[in-house]
Amino acid sequence: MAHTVGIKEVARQAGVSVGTVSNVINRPHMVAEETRQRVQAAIDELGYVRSESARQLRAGQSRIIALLVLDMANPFFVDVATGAERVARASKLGVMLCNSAQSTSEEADYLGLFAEQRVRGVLVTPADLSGRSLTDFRRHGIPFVFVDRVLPSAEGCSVSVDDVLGGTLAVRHLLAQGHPEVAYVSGPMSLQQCQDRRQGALAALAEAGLDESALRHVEAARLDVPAGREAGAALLRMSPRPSAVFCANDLLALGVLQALFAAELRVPQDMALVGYDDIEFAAAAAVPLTSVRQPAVRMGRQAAELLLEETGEAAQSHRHQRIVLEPELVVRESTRWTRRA
Amino acid sequence: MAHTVGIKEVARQAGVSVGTVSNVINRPHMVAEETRQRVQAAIDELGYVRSESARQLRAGQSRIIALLVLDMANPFFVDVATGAERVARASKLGVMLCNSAQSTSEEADYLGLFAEQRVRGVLVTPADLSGRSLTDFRRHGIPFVFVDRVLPSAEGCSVSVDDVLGGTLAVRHLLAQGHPEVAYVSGPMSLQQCQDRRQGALAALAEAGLDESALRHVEAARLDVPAGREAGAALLRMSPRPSAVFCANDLLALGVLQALFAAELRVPQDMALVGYDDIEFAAAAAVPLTSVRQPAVRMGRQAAELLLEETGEAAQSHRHQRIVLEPELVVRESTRWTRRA
DNA sequence: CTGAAAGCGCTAACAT
DNA sequence: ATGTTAGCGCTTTCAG
Repeated sequence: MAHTVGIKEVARQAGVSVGTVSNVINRPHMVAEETRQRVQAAIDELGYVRSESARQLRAGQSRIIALLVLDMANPFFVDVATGAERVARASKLGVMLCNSAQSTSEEADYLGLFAEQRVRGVLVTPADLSGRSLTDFRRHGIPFVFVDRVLPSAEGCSVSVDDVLGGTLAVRHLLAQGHPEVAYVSGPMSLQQCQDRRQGALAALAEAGLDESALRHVEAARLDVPAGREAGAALLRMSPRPSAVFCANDLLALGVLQALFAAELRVPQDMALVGYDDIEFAAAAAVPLTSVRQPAVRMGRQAAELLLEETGEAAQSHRHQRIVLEPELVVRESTRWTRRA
Repeated sequence: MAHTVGIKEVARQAGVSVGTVSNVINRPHMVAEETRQRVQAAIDELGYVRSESARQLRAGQSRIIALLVLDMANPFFVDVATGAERVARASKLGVMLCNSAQSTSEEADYLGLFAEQRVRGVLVTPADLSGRSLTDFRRHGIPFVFVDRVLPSAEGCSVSVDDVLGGTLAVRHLLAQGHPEVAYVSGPMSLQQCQDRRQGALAALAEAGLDESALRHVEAARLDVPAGREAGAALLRMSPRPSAVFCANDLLALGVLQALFAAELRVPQDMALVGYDDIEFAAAAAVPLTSVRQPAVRMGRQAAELLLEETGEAAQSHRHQRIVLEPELVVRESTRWTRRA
């Protein structure tokens, strides 16, 4: 690699001082037009690019915000990332997108990396429910916003979706179709949202005068398609076989769908299916999936806005808040069938 | 934010010099055990975290590699990212994942950002075919590897998949099923791979003694599901309606599938469909999709390895290479039907 | 084995 | 309007 050209060389080439070059870059209006042009010419000729690291070192913080998600293979998080990135780039900030893959150690690693980078702030969907890694992280004084999780304490902002409501919408719909009971295919119950969605399901059951025993439970090891296939197999082994299933996310539902197809069962006639997230592929599934839609892009956007507010000029006037958005049920073929009693 | 604790404070607290603290961090073996412990204690107590920016400033380059993809919403690229990330993290490097969204200006912006960050190297699937933004970027002397594209010049490495072969596999299969002609749903023809896949399709036609006129052409504006829906509608307006369709990627195929379903056509009886990429959702589609599988994770891995080789210790022994991987046809329901002449 | 000091490239006072 | 200069926090000679 050729020698890196710095501000100093540009200054010499243009016959000015380094301070002037800096001014041309950061406060162009404060410098005489003629000088500005000369400096700009030198910059172009030498191919000068300012060093972010030097800049950061002086500033004490970087121009990057980090986004740490649970699963990049889940389109839901891609949407969240899209929303966040849009906001960040509008403020000339870069986004470092990372995937903890639901591993607490990966999460801790990344958090450590962010601290070393002195990132401006981090948007995170924590994998570590104990809050251990986050508690450690808080020491560094780097602001963070929880995404898709409610922050338990008052130490920061969070943007989430009402998962209890989502569960209720799903199961209420299923019961309205005439199903006498429902199975819940959960992800790991260590995930708050899996608990909440179950909670919501129970609430819907209660509305219908049913108790907890009307909710069969299958817990998948992960929130992805293969785990869904396994859950589907488990569903098929149940007796009596459930006629309606609510899945903790669409990936799981897609997996269940595959298992049902492999067993030559029809959806929704033999089994009605509701997913969660309403990812793009839900509508493209073997049987278009009824799903609980989450305002993912909006969540990413709001989270980033909250973070910028906390790290920006008006930081002092910032009040931590917990924003809770509402999900919405999107009915499609996978439940469109009225069961006869 | 509390005052940032630096190496200096740690040194004072431990009663040693800054140089010693640095040694404890970077070359622990070179320091007396007793001293090491004392310093470590100070580090823990003060919650010291080393500043990457200061470190980089000295080193002249960062510990981050950038990955710039065309479309984060495409699971194919998520797989590529997974492969690359795995390699990077094994070498204690961070990955900055960015999405050019097929926009040349976004791409140029990101490339500029990478240059400022002095990233260790970049893996890129270029959106700008003219090579303009990359030519500009090359000045900075930052190594890069093309992913899913062949690098035209000998200025760097590339890892790609043989798209011509992929197109041939797809269309050869369709012809073998008895279809007398084939439609090709392309993405933007400005994309090399869309051209190559078409090329491959033509080759398969030629094998069967057919010429270019046997390939109907629909060009979608983007490589995503909505564009596929539009392409599907275009297919339906054709007369005679094609009986076999090869799509430039799975997202497009999924969109076409939706359009066919909306029109109550059956796949493969009324129209056979082949996709490309074999994303996870291809198998979960309304009709499981025959698709050309790309070794995406492997591509990401190899690209990262090439980059590390070029930026690592053995940099001098590095020879630029163009690795071309082979795709593979995965046959599923969407073409599983023998047409009678 | 440990300490002292130079400087990486930049910005922001301050001085002219 | 422009020049000079002091660090930001760290690594790395070079002495001791």
